[in-house]
Amino acid sequence: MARTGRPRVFDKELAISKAMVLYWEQGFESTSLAQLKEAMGISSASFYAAFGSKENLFKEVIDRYNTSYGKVTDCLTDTSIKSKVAIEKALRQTAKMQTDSSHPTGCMLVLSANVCSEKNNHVRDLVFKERSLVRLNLEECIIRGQENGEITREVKADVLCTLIEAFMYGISTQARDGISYKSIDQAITQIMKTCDI
Amino acid sequence: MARTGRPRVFDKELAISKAMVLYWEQGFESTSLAQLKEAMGISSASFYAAFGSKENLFKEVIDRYNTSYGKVTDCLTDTSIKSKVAIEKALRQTAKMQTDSSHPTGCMLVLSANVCSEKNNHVRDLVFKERSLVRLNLEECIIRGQENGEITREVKADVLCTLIEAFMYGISTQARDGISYKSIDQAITQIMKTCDI
DNA sequence: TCATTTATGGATCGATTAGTATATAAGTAA
DNA sequence: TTACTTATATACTAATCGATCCATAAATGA
Repeated sequence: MARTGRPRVFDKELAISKAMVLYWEQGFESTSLAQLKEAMGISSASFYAAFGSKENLFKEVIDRYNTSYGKVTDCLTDTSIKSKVAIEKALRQTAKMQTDSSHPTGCMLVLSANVCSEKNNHVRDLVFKERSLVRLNLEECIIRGQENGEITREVKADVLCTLIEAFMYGISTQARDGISYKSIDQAITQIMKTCDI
Repeated sequence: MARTGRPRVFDKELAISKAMVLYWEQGFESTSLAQLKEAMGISSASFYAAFGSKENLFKEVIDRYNTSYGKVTDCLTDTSIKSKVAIEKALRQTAKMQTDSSHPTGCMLVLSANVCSEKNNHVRDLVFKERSLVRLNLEECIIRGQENGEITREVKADVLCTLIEAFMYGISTQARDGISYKSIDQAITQIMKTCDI
C-alpha cells in the first residue's frame, strides 16, 4: 500500500549524502542549518518535516557513514580470514579511504564531534559509541589472532589494541594535515611487525 | 617608567589560563565569548581591550600551551640525549599529560581547531602549523638516531616519523575516550620496538 | 590642577543560530 | 466529491553570536 500525502520532491538519500559531506568536513556544531539546507536544496519546513532536527539528521548521517565509507574496518569481524590479515587490511583500507580527496579527509567518527560545547555532549557520545564498537571488533580480532598463534602472546590484547587504535585514529589528523597515503601505507607495513614481537 | 592609564583589575595571565581550558575542552568555534567572559570574570569591553578578538586570544592561548603542557615534546630537540630516549620520553610524557584529569584530556593542538567551518580555516592553519613544527622536530630526531645507528636505517625517516606521529596524534582521541594511561604507556613500550626492526 | 592614557560598566549592534507557524499544494482513500 | 495525510513555500520567532559604542573611573605626567 502506497503511503498517502503529498510526495517529497527532493531525494532524501541524496540529501543525507550532501549532509554527510558537510558534517564530515566541518564537524557537527560548526555546520549550520543554512549550509545544510543550501547543500540539500530544501527549505526549513522540508528539513524539519524530513529529519526532525539537526541532531537527528546527524544520526542518519552516522548510519550512512557506517554503511559506506566506514566499512573499511568491517573486515575485523571477518573470521574467514586470518587476524593479522584482517588488521592489516583494515589499516590499509582506512589509510586509502581517509586520504582520498573525493570526499573530506580523515574519519568522520573521529573528527566530526570529538570536541564540542557542553550542551552537545550527548552528540559526542554518539560518535564515541561508534568508535567503541570498532575498538571492540579490533580487540576481539587480536584475541583470535593470539589464540591462533598468529599474534604474539607476549603482549596483552588490550595493549596491542591500544597501539593499533591510536595509530588508526592518528591517521585522521594526518590525512587532514596532508600526509600522503604512500607514507602512511609504508608506516602500516612497519607497524604490523609489532604484532610479532 | 610605569605605563599610564587605569590599571587592569583582572589578572591577564590567569585569564589566558582560564581561556585555555575552555578552548582545549570545547574547541575554538564551540567556545563562545559568553563562556570566555564568564570564566575570566570580565566584561566585553575589558575582553576586547585586553585581547582584541576571540581569535587573537586563541593565539595567546596557543603560546601559553606551547610553553606549558605542550613542552612534553620539547625533548625531541634535546641533542644531549639519545634519539630513541628522546622519542620514548616524548611519547610517555605526552601520554601522561594527555590523560591527566586535572585539565582537559588529549592535545589541544590536535583537538581544538582541527575541524571547523570554512570561515575559520585560517584558525585551523594556526594549529596545523604548530603540529608541523612538532613533526619536524620528530623527523630530525629520527634522522639523528639513524645517523648514530640507534634507529634502523631499513626504514626511511619520513615513514618512521609518520608511524610515531600517527600514534601520538591518536592518543588525543583515546584520552578523550577514557583509555587509561597505563594501557597507552604499555603500548608505547611495544611501539618503541619498531624503531629497531 | 589638569591633560593624557588606559580600563571598566553597561547598553547595544547587526548578523546568525536552530527551529516554528500558517496557509496551501499534492498526493491517496473512501 | 470529500476527507485525510504529508510536503512545501514563506514568513517569522526568540536566543545567541562576536563585536562595538560611550560615558566614566583610575592611573600617570606635566
